[in-house]
Amino acid sequence: MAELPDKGTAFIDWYLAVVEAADLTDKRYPVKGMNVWTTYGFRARRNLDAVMVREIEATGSEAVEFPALIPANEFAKEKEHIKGFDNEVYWVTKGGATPLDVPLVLRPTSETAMYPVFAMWVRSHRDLPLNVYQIVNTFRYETKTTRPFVRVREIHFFEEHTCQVDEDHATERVRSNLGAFRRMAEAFCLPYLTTRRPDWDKFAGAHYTIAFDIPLAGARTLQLGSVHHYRENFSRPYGITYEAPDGSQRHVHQTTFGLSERLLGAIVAVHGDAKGAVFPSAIAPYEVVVVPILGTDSGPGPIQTAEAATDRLRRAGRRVRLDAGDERPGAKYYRWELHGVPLRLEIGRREAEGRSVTIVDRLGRKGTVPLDRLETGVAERLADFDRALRERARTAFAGSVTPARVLDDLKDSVTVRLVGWCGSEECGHQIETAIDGALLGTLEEALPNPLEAPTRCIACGTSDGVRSAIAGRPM
RNA sequence: GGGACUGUGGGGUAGCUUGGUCCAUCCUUCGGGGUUCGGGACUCCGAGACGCCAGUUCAAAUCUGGCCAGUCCCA
Repeated sequence: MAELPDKGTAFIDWYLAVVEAADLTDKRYPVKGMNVWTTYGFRARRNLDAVMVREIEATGSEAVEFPALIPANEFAKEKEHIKGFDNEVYWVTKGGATPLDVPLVLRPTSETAMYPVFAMWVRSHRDLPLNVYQIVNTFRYETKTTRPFVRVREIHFFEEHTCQVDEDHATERVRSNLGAFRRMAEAFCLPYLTTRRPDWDKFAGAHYTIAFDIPLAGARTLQLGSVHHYRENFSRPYGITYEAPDGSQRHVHQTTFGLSERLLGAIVAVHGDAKGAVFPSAIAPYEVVVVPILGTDSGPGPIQTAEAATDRLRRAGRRVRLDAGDERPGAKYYRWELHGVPLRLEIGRREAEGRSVTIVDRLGRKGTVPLDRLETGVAERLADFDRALRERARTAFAGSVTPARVLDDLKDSVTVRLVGWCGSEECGHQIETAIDGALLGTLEEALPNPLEAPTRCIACGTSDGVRSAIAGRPM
């Protein structure tokens, strides 16, 4: 089997090799930016969705699903929004051979599909808050190079849309979303940055945008998702109003929360190593792979013990794969490491006779669990694996964000930088020019590894109103 | 949006400059047999490709044009 490219020096090549060799996607589908979800990749995606659903529903959101096609006139109602997406939407202009009177947009996101309907759903303050989400595919005509999971044209998209009685309640919803994402990221074992985007980089139509990013090697950053506060920017053009207790008609304040399969790309990018993918247990297509070690003289013990162990773990709700194929154990070890399975159970004659299994995690830590407490032993090992993975990611994160004091410092950044910023657009652009990237925004939540807060703007030197900001080079 | 380059079995490749020696090379993969099996086994047999459509030519993987797909650079 071929060696993987080096993650440190050829990151993109490494990433592409891993997602392909680990059978997460088939990118041979002949349309740019549209890849096939393989059985293994689909398992990971389903687990990812399950975490998102669990956490968002815990905050009082309910699932809905809106159609994929949006009439052009509805799409065009909010001026900034249409401007932001005009160049990257797919149009449906014919039904069969008949040109459509009103062309249809294939949703790039669903504000303009949902909000005309929200206007009908929301009548009274008693209908609020309206918190709904959907997980659907959206389409954006990306012109840049597409990459599996990270930049695609057909996006597996999670989007929550809410209507609140006023600005403060919408702000609260934004906070709630930040909390939900924090709990999701805990399951993904991913440390991340939370920043408020500069005005020139906020979502099309938003009052403000808070985004989650992860730092990668070479000052690169990858956006994982975002939360937007829309104020009344959409409720006015779409006429989403309610009758308040005092009898007045008011516009709702809206928020959205968006995530995508890019999270899967981030998980591969952050946790993966020289041996391939590494999945946190919540996402892993299989949490455990059982490898019986068979020999001519081993008798039926190993295979029977392995089958029994697999069966017991399944009954305990674990995702388990028994690999009883006719290969040498070493070949199986390499394959399942490449596929990122957290735990491997080895069961040979020694284990079958000793009533215990050898258990090795994806970080290479080896141990033994007695068969009579297999279920709890595996559960403990998985929790311990997640802890270690989280710790490893946090250490890498700490080395990927460093402070910079002067503009010149930014030029040859090999990490994402923490800088002081006075908030002016002019200084912001100077920072972006200096790092040859972007000012992601001001820190909205503390870094996982707190750094000393800057006291002066890195561009103009003022100490008035200086905030901690993050600069990097978005992928 | 502008420019450059690339396309050969499932994956990676040789061949293309100078058309013929190519019913296309090698590695890997896949199917079957046998010996194996505690970190990528060996062996035997078999399967599988010139992106698509035109054109030039006695002859096209090789030259020309269009299309499709991909990569990179610049805005």
